[in-house]
Amino acid sequence: MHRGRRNRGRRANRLGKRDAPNAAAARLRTARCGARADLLGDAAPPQPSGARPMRLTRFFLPLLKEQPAEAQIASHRLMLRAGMIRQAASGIYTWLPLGYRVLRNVERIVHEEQAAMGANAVLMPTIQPADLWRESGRYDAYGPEMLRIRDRHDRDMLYGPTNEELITDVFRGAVSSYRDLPRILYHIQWKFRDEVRPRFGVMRGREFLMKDGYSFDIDSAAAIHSYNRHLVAYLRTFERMGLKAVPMKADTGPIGGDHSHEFLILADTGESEVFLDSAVLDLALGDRAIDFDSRDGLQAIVDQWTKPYARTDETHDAALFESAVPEARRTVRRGIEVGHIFYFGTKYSEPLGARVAGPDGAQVAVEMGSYGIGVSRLVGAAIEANHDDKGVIWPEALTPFHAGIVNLKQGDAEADAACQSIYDRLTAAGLEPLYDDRDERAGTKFAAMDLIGLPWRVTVGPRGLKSGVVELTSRRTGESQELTPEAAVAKVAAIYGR
RNA sequence: CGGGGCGUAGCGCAGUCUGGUAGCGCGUCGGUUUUGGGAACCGAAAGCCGCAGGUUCGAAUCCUGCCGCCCCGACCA
Repeated sequence: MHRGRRNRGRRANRLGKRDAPNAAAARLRTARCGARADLLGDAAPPQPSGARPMRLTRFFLPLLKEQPAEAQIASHRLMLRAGMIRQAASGIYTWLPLGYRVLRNVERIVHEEQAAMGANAVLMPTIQPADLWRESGRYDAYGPEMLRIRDRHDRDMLYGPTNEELITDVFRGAVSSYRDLPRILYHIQWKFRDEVRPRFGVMRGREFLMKDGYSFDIDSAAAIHSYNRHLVAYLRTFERMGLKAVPMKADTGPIGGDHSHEFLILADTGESEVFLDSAVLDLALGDRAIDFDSRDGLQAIVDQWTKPYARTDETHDAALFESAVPEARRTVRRGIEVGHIFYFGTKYSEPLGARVAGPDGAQVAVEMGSYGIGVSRLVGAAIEANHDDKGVIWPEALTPFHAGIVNLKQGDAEADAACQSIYDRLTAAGLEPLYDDRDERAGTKFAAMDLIGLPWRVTVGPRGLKSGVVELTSRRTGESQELTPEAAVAKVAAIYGR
């Protein structure tokens, strides 16, 4: 636990440094986010910087003071209490504004890292024709987890639990030569699996948002390079989110080989027991430059991360664990699976006839892999790994707002003006503050901020303003410092590399 | 799918055993006093008591059926 905390702190620093020189990318991200918020009709007017600040008096944030009866684990409880989600049916949720902002952050980071690794974003439909699944043989194999639908013409349809068939269909119709390889296609789309017993809120819902990607290569060596691209891209993705996700050897089933890994975030409420060499927890990519086109370079990183023992109970080998890991580093914890990568060869390309002509003119089935990230699940997992008894503690990369501004005396001319000024300056810096401008007591505002977990809070009151200072408080450590309003803004901007 | 539990105001719950027309706390609204960590007092609004049928003079309460939600297990991730 203590180690985890320290690591998170160090990682936040590293990421801050890495982001700083990357101002162009940061602006691009902000701009894209802003443009999208416009379409989605957020209340605040667009700012020149593209940032979307918010006043609490205009924000739909239904907080619950009491514990919802149906929620058992911290993330589910806190997501309901913090007004992030609301259940529509068992395992199906509406994402309210606060939760939706976090979900969008997760999505954004996934998109950016997929692009950096060379994947192409697409968007496949949620509803799929059953015939495609009959072709792969999975229509009958999938069982009652698959939601089957019939349209008005009595055609069998289904709400997709995954997309291998569709993507292979797209691919086989468009690609016929080895010259068109490799390709990596992915999308982020809602899936539905009719779980017998949904639970733990978005951690195990029936409807869930998932990034699933598919690689197409001419031979096994090329396919393993694609696999390695994903493994490293996933390391970057989770690290950027401020999360410690460990790749663990996964079961490859009948296909065999070493090329399947699950990424697990360590948390006491995790669904799997995990066994690992604590050395893997000290690894970090940091701001290392990565050439995704270098086979040897990627393989070296993959080796470094997959060499230490790390397995779930499914693949755990007690004898090997004891012989390979020094006793002091043997760690047994629980983990939440947030990613899964899999090289499966010609399992789908063969039956679906996805073939290309090789250099020698012979038709060969393409070598494929599939790669998933549980986008909506990550929101819950991030909370499981980052909360205390007062509420959520967002990593900077995922937080729905960069900082909260608490006006301790709403209506006081000086306090109001100081808050407005801080709000404007943070916004001008490209950040998105949440200003609690409600006419509420201090305690109520503090409790709300603690619950929703913004990592930084600027507290403004007449008492401090008399001596020209406001208070900047870290949600994670609880440490406060008194600064001039200008210095507080500068400090928050620096934390976010702005 | 097997076992268990629960549906009563926005949230958390009592009332059901023993039938007599609905209550508490929080929240909400109005007022007064407060105001640097979920304030105090006064007043108010808000319920097809999950749905349908039955028994009864009378049903939140008893009976039958259905629906929904939660927990344990199996499953899945």
